[in-house]
Amino acid sequence: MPEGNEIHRWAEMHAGMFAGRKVRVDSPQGRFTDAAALDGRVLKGVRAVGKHLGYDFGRTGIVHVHMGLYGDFSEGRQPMPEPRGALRMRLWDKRHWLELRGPTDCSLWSEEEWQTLLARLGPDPLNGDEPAKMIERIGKRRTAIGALLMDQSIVSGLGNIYRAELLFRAGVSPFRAGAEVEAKKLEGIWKDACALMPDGMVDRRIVTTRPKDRPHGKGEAMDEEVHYVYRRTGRPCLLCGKKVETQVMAGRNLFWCPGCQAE
DNA sequence: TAGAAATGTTTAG
DNA sequence: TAAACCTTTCTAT
Repeated sequence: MPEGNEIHRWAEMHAGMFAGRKVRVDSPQGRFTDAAALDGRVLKGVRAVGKHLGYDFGRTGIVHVHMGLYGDFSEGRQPMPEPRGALRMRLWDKRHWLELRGPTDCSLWSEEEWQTLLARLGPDPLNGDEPAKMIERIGKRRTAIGALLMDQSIVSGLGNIYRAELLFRAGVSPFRAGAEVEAKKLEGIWKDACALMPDGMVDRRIVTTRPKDRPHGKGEAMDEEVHYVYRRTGRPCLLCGKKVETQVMAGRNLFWCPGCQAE
């Protein structure tokens, strides 16, 4: 499900619910084998970098959570619902509960392991980082910019929706080599990400269209167009009317407008 | 009921 | 480059 914006949102929300509190932890599904070691301990805080979350239990360690494609949280006020489906981890206290399903990873890490993770990630637009390293790394590569934006060691937190939509908004073809994209353009893409990502969600969907570009005025279709190109294959571009195209790049479906993003 | 797809990453070949 | 892995949800038969 998530790209970096939702990861950071979860970190803030879960810290608000549980930071500084003694929490209960279990794993109804049984696959999070370190749950018992954390049960009854104090959650000190929740970290977020790129698409990674870290639930900090101090000397006991850090629960590293990576959502992969399908991972999802649900949370709420007590009473906690009965376990349903494949429930990897639950965390709760007297007031709140949260459930984690389907993550690629949910395991207890040391501080050292967390630092190793930080070392291999590129700058994160949601962590107040500077774009210099991203621009430098992209400038050295012949690889297509559409693939480079998905590489977490170049820039962290972007996923398939943001790669398509940021490139569209910048008017850059995803097929252009990294080295052929001007540094000014890259800086603009970074700034756009910093502006878009913090409050990029409506109804659990990422929204990247500017209000003036959304068709409106008639009935239900209002506000339906939340993306310019993502998953709009064969439909007319909201700006130029040409048909949106799709092709697999970096193992994922890439979407672009051949008019607005000419090579 | 089966199958495909989904905002992702790692490992193998 | 391809396959494997995690799980739910929506569509087609």
